[in-house]
Amino acid sequence: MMEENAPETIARKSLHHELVDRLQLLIIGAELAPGTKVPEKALCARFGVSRTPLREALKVLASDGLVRLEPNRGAWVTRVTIGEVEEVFPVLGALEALSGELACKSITEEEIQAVRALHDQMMQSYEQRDLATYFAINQKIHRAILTAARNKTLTTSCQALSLRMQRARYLANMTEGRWYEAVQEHEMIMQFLAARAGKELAKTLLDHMDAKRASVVQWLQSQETTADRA
Amino acid sequence: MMEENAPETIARKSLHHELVDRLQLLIIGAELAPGTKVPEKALCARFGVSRTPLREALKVLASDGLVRLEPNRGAWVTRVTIGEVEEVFPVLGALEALSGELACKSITEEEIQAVRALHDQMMQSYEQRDLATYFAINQKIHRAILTAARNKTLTTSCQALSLRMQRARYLANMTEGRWYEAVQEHEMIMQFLAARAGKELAKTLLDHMDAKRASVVQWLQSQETTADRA
DNA sequence: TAGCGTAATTTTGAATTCATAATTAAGTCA
DNA sequence: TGACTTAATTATGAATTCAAAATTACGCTA
Repeated sequence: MMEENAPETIARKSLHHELVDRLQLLIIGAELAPGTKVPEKALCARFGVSRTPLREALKVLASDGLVRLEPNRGAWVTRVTIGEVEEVFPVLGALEALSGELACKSITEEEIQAVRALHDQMMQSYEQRDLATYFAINQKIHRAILTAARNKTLTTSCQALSLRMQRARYLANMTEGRWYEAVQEHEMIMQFLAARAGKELAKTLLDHMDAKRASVVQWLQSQETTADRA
Repeated sequence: MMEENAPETIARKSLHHELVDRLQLLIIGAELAPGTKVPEKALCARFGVSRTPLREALKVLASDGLVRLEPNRGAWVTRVTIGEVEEVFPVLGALEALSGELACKSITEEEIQAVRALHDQMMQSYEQRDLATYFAINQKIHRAILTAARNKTLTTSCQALSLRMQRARYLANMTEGRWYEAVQEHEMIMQFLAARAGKELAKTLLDHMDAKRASVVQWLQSQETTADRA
């Protein structure tokens, strides 16, 4: 018999679909930590659902690379490895470059203004060294460009790969120097987008992603070294 | 009670994983035709499994866009629409371009020779106007380049999108003129790969994919017109 | 007979049950 | 005590059951 008043009982649409969304949030929020086992029973109790829809959701998350299914041993939250970062960022770079190119062809003046507003807000966050806000707005800008590209497939592919990278909370970590560079790159992104300079925007987004890759890899390497010493 | 001697009872690894593979084959082979309902019961009987693993597999296929889940109405095999082709091919083009660029950096001499062997075989199929063989080898060449790119994420992304396109059996349809062009493009692909000319190979693969997009769209449009008349 | 409304049937989504594999706990012996 | 074996417990994978939704079949009325 199901738990009647489970804390976060959910209602709308199909359970497995809702659960995919919820579990994604738990994973990128690190509430389900990388390398740990997915607590099937606890999650069923928490959401007030049976194992069937939860396990359906886990299969989907596994195909997206957020969890790994070990036969007869359950589901485990995957870790972000250096190898994975080296793989995913180039792909993400190619896709973001394409999104920039397509966006330049289809974006409206209103959308450009909206991106500019976000851009200005983000610059303010930079001045105040408010990393959390900076990153939140940063994501909104990239999503706005994707939206302007008018290609759902591209959006879906990008977001799936982004999610995989977001498992690493420390993605947000940047040195002061790298942060400054990122801001310069974003100035260029804004200008090329406003000028609808597709090729230049594509190139800038690609370089931007590659710089981020390098920065994240460096961070992970420093983490590894720290872990070794412990 | 389960059917004991179902015709294609399957064994190894987890059922849902195996079922994902099997159903993919049925869909791209059009045994499960676009636009039709996925016959849950019949497939359970056919594979000698219960609904649980089959439904898990359907959720995964839905997230890959091969089927669409309609709440309380079951799973339907998705159709390849012109809109989808216009979306997917540019993304696939960007990814294949990347694969070419990466492949040029990492491919070994042995691998180049292997691709050349495939290339020569493919040219023979062209001479004989053996479309089926031509396409089979064509796919092998693209897969070999992906393998040489040494990026699993890229491979996975490409193959997922390729699968979506392969639902259209008629993808293989080409006019004589288009076929000739495709062959010329493949000559360039072979040469640039052998010369490890990454940028040039990337550009050629991108153009190759765009030409294929145009060809497929044209085909689908002619189909639509035919359907209208009927 | 065509259209409508209702009952029977089937299908779906999700909970439950069940066999088996994996893990943990307990007991044995050197 | 500590390694090894075996029994008890728990978790997993998959089949089955069950309630609700959708579809089909049937009969009624105009």
